[in-house]
Parts: sequence; structure tokens; C-alpha cells
Amino acid sequence: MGGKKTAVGTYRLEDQVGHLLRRAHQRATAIFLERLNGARVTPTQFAALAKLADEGELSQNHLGRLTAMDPATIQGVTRRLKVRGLVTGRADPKDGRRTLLRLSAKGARLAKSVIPQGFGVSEGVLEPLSKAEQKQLLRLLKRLT
Amino acid sequence: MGGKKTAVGTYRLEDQVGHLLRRAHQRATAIFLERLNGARVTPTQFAALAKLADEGELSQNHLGRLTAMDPATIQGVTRRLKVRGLVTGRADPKDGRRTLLRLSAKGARLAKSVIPQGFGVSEGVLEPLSKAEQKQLLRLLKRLT
DNA sequence: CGATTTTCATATGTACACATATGATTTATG
DNA sequence: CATAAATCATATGTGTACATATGAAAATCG
Repeated sequence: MGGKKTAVGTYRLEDQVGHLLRRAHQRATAIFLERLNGARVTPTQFAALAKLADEGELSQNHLGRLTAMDPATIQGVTRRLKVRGLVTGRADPKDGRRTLLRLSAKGARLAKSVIPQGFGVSEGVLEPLSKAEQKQLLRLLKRLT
Repeated sequence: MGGKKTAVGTYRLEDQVGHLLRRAHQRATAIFLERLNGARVTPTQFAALAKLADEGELSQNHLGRLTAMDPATIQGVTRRLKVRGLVTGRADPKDGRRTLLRLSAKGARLAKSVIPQGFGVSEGVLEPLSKAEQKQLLRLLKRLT
């Protein structure tokens, strides 16, 4: 029974959106890593691979925008993908500031094998909810942006 | 029109729970840091302070459980709070493995001034939703644990 | 068209988040 | 009671996440 009747005591951490979002995100990440164990790919790396598979060739910062990563973060993610030979980069002939990124053959192969598993991850994360609740949650989360 | 009719193409990153949770969490963190600018406290540090304000004295790992941080993470968080003189630790006389943590006078003062602002943060995060939708979202997120 | 502003990528520093390993201590078990 | 198992805190390494600074290049604008 910790908790006084003051303003401090009435603050319940476990009822705050931020805390709940943090925990839900932790759980989603854990399920992702569990199901894609062996692929050696993190959720953000997966997002980058999926977008490149879809779009073909993108500048680094553009890829970051599509995957919700700031320039510093997407730089680290793509650097690690490059080191592993999954992504290649070339200078944009039209714009000297940009690096155009695309999947290597190896990266395309990995993406093809791994992206279908993304559905299972989402199902696993949403499993505690009914179909209607799942739709509702996705709807609300999208509005929260 | 990126997106083929194959399995790869039908995967829409922006419809996946994990991605939406990640983005929502990013937004919640940004709003937190914006509103509590000046307090020099991160969301996890805030959570630790709030729990210690509530519970008085806790072992480090127990504090981690209450705030959803694994031992390695809570160790870093409390270390930074100790360095700033907001938290003090002492050996548990009953259990030689444990360190008992509590707020210092300075930490208690900071907690008291900062915890009330937590409500405003949650309001800000939930602002795009109606009251009914806010309740619904919290309910669904809690089920997702 | 020249100066200002913006954008791009990189780099550094701080802070989560977790896997894994370690050593100390406590609890459980045979 | 001695051994095994579990718990606690620490340490190291990888990977987000973002603020801030930098230099190069492009876009804007007066």
C-alpha cells in the first residue's frame, strides 16, 4: 500500500500512456527477435530492408523518413547493413549530397525470406486481443501520430 | 506505386503493430522531454524516481521490476541518478546481495516538483483522441502485456 | 547572381534495452 | 549439511534513439 493521498501518491505509473507504450514496445521487440531468431535482423533493420525491397532505391535520409528514423539513427542502421553486405550505396549523380541505397542480391534474398515472417510477429503481438480489438488498437495507434 | 502483388509487396510496414508502437513511443518520449525540459530527467529516470517516492526503499532489481527495466538497464539508470545525488544506496543488512535504494532529500524534492507534470505529459500524448478513445487505448495496451 | 538557408550524410556524446558473463550470496534440494 | 540452483549487482558488447556540430552541396531568395 505505498501511495499517499497527495499529488505525488496519486500518480500511478502503470496507468500512464508513456509507460504502457514503452512496455508494449518492449514486448513487440521481444516477440520479433524471438520469431526471427537466426535471421540476425533487428526490427529497425527489418523495416529498412522491407522499404528497400518495396521502393528499390532510396536516399539514406529518405529511407529514414519512411521508417521513422532520424538521420543519425538511419545512418547507424544502414552502416550495419552495409557491413553485412545486405545493402549497397552509390553517390546520387543528380545530387552530390545524397547516397542512394539499394538491396544487394544477398539482401534481396534475405528480405524475401524474412518479410513474410513479419505477419506472424504482428499476429503474436496482437494475440491477447480479439480481432475487433486488434483493429481498434491499430486505428487508435495510427491516430496517435 | 512501390509494392508488388507478391508476399513481399503486401507487407505494409505502417500497418504493423510493432512499427506503430515504436512510433507512438517515440512521440511519447518526445513530448515528455519537451514538457520536462529543464528537469534534466528522462522517462525511465522519472519512473524510478516516482516509484522510490511511492515505496520509500527498494532493492535495485525490485525497482527494475516495478518500472519494467531489466537488471542491466536499471543499473545504468540508478547509477546516473546516484551520480547526480538524487538517489542513495546502502547494503541490505538482511541480504548481502542487495543494495537498498532510496531518494535523497534532493531527489525527494525533485520528485515532488516533477511528478505532477507527469499528468500533463500523458494528456499531451493522448490529446489526439477523445476521452472514450483514450480509455479504450489504455485498456487495450494493458491487455498487451 | 551572390548570399542565406536548407538538406544531406557523418561524427560525437548520452541514454535506454537487452544478451551474456561473472562473482558473491542466498535459497532450495538431496 | 553439502551441493546445486537461483538471485543480485556489475560488466561488456551491440543496437536503437536523439541532440548537437560539421562540412559539402543544393535550393531559395533578394
